[in-house]
Amino acid sequence: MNTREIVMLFRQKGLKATPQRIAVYKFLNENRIHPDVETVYNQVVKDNPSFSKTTVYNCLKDLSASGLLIPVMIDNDKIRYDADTSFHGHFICEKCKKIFDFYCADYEAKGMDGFVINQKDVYYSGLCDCCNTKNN
Amino acid sequence: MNTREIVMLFRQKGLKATPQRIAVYKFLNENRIHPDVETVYNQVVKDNPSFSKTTVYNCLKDLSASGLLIPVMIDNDKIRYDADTSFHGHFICEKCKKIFDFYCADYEAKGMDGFVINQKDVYYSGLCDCCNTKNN
DNA sequence: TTCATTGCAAAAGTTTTGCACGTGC
DNA sequence: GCACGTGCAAAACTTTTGCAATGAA
Repeated sequence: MNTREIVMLFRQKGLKATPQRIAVYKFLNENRIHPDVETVYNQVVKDNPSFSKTTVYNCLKDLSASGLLIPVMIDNDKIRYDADTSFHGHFICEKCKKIFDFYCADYEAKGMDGFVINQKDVYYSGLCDCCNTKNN
Repeated sequence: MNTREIVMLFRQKGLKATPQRIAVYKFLNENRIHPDVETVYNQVVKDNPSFSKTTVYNCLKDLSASGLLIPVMIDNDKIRYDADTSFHGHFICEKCKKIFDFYCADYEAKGMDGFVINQKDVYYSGLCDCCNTKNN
């Protein structure tokens, strides 16, 4: 997705297309690594030394509020973000802390009559195949 | 569950039965409100003024590590705890922040060969029936 | 007695806030 | 031009840590 397409996407969502937001979204969209704020900041600041961490926080929050990013709160100590907004599960390895996407069928929750469900998060945790094989 | 039963349960898990742990577990077991640390502390300290918040943190962590409690990390800004350790989903209302249990079939994860899954959390969010009806 | 647990204070870490300045549209 | 977004510093918050004192087994 190039810059022009991102600008148009932002406009559709009523978001002003600032260089900060574009850089943050582009990084998330091209790097499906579920980065935390620190990681996003460290990456975008390389090419844009004037960017501040507060703004990265703001961008991530605004893009999430507009449905362009999903906050992944699988690891309690920090928020991660995902540009893949389709329904899928997240697995976190307790040892290496890496996050893996997995696919699972969606279905209806029971006993939720009258409830409005805006977001469904499926979080699994354990050991990834790599850490499990090393078994240490 | 009375105190004697809780003491036996702790012994089975290899946990020393301190008054602090007993009070914390009893509160969680009798009040299925998914309380955060602050709420647990405020309650148990009423009957035990000497209890400290650090110890409540320790107790909740130890009881979780032993499988007696499930940490519910649906709201990113604080950890909640649940004494119902059977598989079920959690719904948080974005408006009133209340948490509701719901029952759902297990999500079958695809492409997880070689992974060890220790914990499965299903978190939904939106508006509860009460807040939705008021629609304000 | 012994070693895990407790409690206090201080530290660590992420996220939020206030406000002047800058900028997209 | 105007409203919104940015950036800096400081504040707010939850959670963790270090360590001496206490207490369960």
